[in-house]
Amino acid sequence: MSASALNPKRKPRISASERRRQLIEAALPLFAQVGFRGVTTRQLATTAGVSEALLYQHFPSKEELYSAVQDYCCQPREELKAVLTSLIPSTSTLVGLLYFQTKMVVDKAVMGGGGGNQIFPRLMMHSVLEDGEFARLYLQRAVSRMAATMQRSVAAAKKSGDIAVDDMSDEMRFWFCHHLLVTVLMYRLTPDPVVAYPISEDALLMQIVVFMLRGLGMTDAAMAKYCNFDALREQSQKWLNLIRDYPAGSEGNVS
Amino acid sequence: MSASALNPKRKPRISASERRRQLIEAALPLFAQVGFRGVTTRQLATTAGVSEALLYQHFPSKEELYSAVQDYCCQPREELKAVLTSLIPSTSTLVGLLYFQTKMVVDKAVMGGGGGNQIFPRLMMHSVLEDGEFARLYLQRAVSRMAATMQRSVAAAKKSGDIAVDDMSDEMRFWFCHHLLVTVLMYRLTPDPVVAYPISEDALLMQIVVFMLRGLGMTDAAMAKYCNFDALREQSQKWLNLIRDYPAGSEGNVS
DNA sequence: ATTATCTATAGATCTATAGATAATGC
DNA sequence: ATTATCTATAGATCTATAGATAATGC
Repeated sequence: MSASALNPKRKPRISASERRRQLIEAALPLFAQVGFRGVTTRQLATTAGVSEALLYQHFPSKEELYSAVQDYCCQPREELKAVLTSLIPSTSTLVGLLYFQTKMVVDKAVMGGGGGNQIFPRLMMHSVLEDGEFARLYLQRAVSRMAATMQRSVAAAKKSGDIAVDDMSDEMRFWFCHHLLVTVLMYRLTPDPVVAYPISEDALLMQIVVFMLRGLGMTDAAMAKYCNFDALREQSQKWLNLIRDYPAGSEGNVS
Repeated sequence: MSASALNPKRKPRISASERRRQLIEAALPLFAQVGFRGVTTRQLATTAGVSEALLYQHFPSKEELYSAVQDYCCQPREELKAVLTSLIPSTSTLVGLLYFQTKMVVDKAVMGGGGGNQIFPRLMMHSVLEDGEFARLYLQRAVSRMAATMQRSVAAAKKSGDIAVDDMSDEMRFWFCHHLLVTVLMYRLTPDPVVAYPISEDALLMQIVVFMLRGLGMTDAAMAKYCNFDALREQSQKWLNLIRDYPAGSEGNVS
């Protein structure tokens, strides 16, 4: 047993930067759940296991803590980069990426949130209802690399004739797919989903992918060739493992 | 000059039901803007031009007022029904409806909000961040008729061969189009848009429609035939006028 | 000596109510 | 006589700080 367990008055004393990070990580799910105004400084302190006074030692105000939390969430995710840069732009990659993203959404496993509690999308929505500052920054930091990778694959698919139409920029194509997924995610954020789809989650996943590929202008022939959902599921799982096993390197840069 | 203008202490006295409606309508934009916790009862009272005490005469608590506001927003809109029921299911109607909805979104003129302040989508988002109760109800009441009409037109388009694929229910097709539009709307709710699209609003409108039609499985031939954007713009404006000129009949049923 | 932490509390709101007053309708 | 409305305020939070105390590192 540790000293603090024997003497309940003895509180763990840690360095300022470590405590700061701890406060941010404790605050993150609270702000995500109920927004800035929904949490009290008391709750923030209690959840972090410290006094309110200590909170104000590290952040001059509740708003500053909120900003710090948002900042913290905008750190680019290296593990995703590792997977994304290893991909060769192609029709197959395009289908794989869309499947992967859709699966993450349907499984409510959007990365970085810390396990199914949907922290990132919730923070995004709160931001959109405020000034959108965080939403813009987050899309730039966390989504832009995914966007670039997908756009390269769309270009490759066009070159190989798998996408036959060319009346839309690759960037817009990415956004339309992204937008569709955002609402699917959003509508499933509540205890009861906002929309009760008349199909299974598996069918939902597949139909979203089909709809997106058609929207992108993929030919029927290419879809028949690349929409092998068994293979897609397998590859998707492989990527997930790669991301999960990524060496959890430099995670200490809380500014 | 009225008596109340001469004597500033003399307040206008109106019937309970009228006052109740007035309080709800005053509260609506406030709750939409900053959510339940973002408004104080003082603000609610001041905005409505009454004392806080009077507020509590009509609603036992702030939460009850919030619920009443949400209820009020769920009244089905008769003027939309009038237009929708007059439409004959067809490929042309399908394209027209999608164009119309997309135009409303791009123009930030989503109906029922009272002029560009985006009240409904904001209430929806707040609800999704809470329990989603209102979001579900609103979709049922306000969107389901649009959904049904669109689904009938999708069925007609399939019958006439303009939509060649049949691997997706008409309901899911509607939802995917809807979802895409929801995010476009959401990302443009902030003072600065969340995503800065690299194209004009007009091009955005057209490309969204094209993406949705392709996603639905519309043939290239049908798209060439029905995607006449000049004609679509004109028809869309005609519908808008119909809705605007709809006799503002029974608008008194605040429960 | 310095740094991390706490207890206690000030001061500002915020929700909700008690009790008084003025207008309306019969 | 009834109904609509207000002023004033209680009681509960909520943010933030002052000032004290205990642990750490030199």
